[in-house]
Amino acid sequence: MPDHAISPIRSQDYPEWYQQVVRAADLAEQSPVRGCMVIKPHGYAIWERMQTILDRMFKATGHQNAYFPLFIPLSYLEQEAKHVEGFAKECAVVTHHRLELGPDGKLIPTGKLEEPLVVRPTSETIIGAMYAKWVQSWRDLPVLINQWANVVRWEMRPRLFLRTAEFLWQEGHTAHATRDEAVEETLRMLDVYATFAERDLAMPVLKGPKPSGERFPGAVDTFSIEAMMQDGKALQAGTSHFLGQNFAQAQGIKFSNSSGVEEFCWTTSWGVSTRLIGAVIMTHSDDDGLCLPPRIAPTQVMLLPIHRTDEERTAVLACCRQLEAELSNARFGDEPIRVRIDARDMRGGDKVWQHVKQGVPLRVEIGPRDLAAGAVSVSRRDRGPRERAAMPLGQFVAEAAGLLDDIQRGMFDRAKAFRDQHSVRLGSTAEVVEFFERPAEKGSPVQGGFAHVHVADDPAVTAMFDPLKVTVRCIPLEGNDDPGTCIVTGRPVTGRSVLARSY
RNA sequence: CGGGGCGUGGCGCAGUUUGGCUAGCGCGCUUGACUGGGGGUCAAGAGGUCGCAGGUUCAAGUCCUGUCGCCCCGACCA
Repeated sequence: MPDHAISPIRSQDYPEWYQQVVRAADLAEQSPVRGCMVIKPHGYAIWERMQTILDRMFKATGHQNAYFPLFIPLSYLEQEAKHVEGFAKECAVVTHHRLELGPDGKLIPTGKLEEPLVVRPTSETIIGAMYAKWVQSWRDLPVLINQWANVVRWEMRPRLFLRTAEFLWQEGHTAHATRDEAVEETLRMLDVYATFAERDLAMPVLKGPKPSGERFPGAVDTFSIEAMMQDGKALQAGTSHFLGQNFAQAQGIKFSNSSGVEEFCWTTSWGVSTRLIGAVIMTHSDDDGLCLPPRIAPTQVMLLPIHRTDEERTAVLACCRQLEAELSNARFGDEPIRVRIDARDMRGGDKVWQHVKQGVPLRVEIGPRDLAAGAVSVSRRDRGPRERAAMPLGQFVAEAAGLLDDIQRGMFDRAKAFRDQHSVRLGSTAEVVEFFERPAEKGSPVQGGFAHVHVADDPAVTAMFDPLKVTVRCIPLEGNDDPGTCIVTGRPVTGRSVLARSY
């Protein structure tokens, strides 16, 4: 057998490695529908974990869930001028509402709609239209609503989880009485995303505003969290937009303030998507496949019974069930430990490797020898696939949560160290060119990384780095009290921006 | 949408240049035996009409036209 479960390995062909990891872990696959993927049970279970945690965080910050239509009248998208520019293309449009049987047995669309309906690429306009009706008084504010939904963006080059024509996400939409309150909300949700990414996904992120060229169409300010993938590229993992009064003015979201004077609301929107699954894959997985942070792993401990005879099977399974019960009573991250017994009748080696490739944090083998010794054999996903440590059964139960915590921390630390190792501070355009053009070192998929550089928010900067396919990802909010002069325009800037290639 | 490549059992491929009998191979799958903390061994099976549509021909996986989809590069990516 090859040295690694995944072929090619990361350093050979990173994009192909990614696809093979997705496949080996049985997360998703292409559907017969152009650009649309099928999220398979294991992939969906990961999304459900993300939903559960995020939903709890949204509720804790005062938000409620609601649901708005999939279809948006074409005229709604025309309301906000900048929004129109950004969304004019890449939308799916419904023009008919009926199918009739043609003479050749084919179905023909008929019943042309008076106004075409656009399948939502995002919901600012339809939600804003409702907010305009709901908000009348300052007493109606703030409106704090989140929607879990699917959206469609007719992307030309889809990639599983990273960019598909249809994807799942959540979109929060809020309306406030004051600018400060809306800005505060924008940053609060950015923090929620950053906390979720770092604590639950074990994925270090930089958070900060995007340059004007990368803003959401119609936004006054767009903030993002940016993570570094194992090939050194940046992935925008979440965005939070301060929309100012742009949408409120376009859609008439108005209220009477406490002095009886009519004012426009200040609105925000923020979202993360199933793209986060792609982010987790590219942050943590190795040449043996998926590696899941315990907090989002659908199964944290997989029990693997080993037996030959029926008597052994009975005894081993009984032990597994008891262990399952005891572990389920233990807690990790405020929840019962998620444990499963894999009692399928198949070859042991295949079974073990399947769980390696699926990223299960802890594998526990229990056989007659362990039974006799009152022990279990424990393997960690963050160690070599063949490593096993014997441990007294009682000790394992007591320490399981600690082991999961250790894996979770270790994954974050490793990802952070990787990002730091591939982050540099540069002081000239020549240095930037050299950094991004330097070929990858042997055995590494990394070309470039994050360059922290003084640049102004200016088209000249964009043009300068365009040939390198490098863009300004964001201007980090934290640890960035470092004024200087733009290396392209010579203008003074208050801090460094992060330059990187991105997904 | 522009340039390039590709579509043959579940997966990976050969066959297409020079059309010709029942379309092959590896892996996987099923069954049995041997095994048994091993991505095991051996044997016997099942499974495809060659992306789709049309055309040329006595004959098409193989030639022609169209179309759909996938991959890479570019543009796009809220």
